[in-house]
Amino acid sequence: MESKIIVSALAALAQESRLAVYRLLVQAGPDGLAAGKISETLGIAPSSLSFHLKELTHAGLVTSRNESRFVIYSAHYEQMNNVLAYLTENCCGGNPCIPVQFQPCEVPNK
Amino acid sequence: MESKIIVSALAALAQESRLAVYRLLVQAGPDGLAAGKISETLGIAPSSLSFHLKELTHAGLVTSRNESRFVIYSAHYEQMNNVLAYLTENCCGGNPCIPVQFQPCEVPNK
DNA sequence: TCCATATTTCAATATTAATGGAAATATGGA
DNA sequence: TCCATATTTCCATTAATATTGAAATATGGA
Repeated sequence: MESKIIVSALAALAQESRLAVYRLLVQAGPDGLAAGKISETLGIAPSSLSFHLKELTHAGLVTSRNESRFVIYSAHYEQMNNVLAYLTENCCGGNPCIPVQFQPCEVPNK
Repeated sequence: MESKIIVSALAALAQESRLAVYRLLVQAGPDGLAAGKISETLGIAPSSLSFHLKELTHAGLVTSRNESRFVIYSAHYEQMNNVLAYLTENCCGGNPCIPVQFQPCEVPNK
């Protein structure tokens, strides 16, 4: 059931706080941001943010890495591309006519 | 609050039945499909489908038109483009570097 | 080691959403 | 007009999600 993970990704973004977090991480790029910095920037309580970051992570939209005492979160573009591909799949009877892509600026289209 | 309508669009898609409906309408293209045909194709009870179609309509993702006794639903691509634009906004500090677009095949990129 | 910082987990509450059957509404054909 | 078809509305039940404070866990510096 591929649709399950797609639904979870869409559900993860379908919430004010998480949408703001995701956009912030898209803007931050591959360097990412520490959880505390996100909490501070967006004014979301740490425990609440932790819950939302887990949702985004489980949906595959963000990844995290440990750096000293910090946990750095960053956007995971591949998953967004999976979502877009799923939405456009079989458009016009199977011939994908609209290449929709979502990539970090640091990795321009080749 | 632009985020409100974006969240509602994402929430509309973040549900198995509605995601299936939306994809079916993307595949159907501008001609669209009657509510009954959607119900039959996807095996969703009419009352349930009506509820979901309303959600998709309120989110701006689909539109409907009356044709005789039928109500024909079709995907409204502009709203999907709004969602994609919102997600990529300010990526890399304000310079949109990734033109992401979602269009019906009948209206190719010019 | 001990403490401050960073983040997550837990628990309780409140809100919102999904479902299908029955009834209501609307349209077109006999 | 009357009936069959097409869709929506209403209702009741069931389930899932968001929130915050307090406690737990983990890491690094003094």
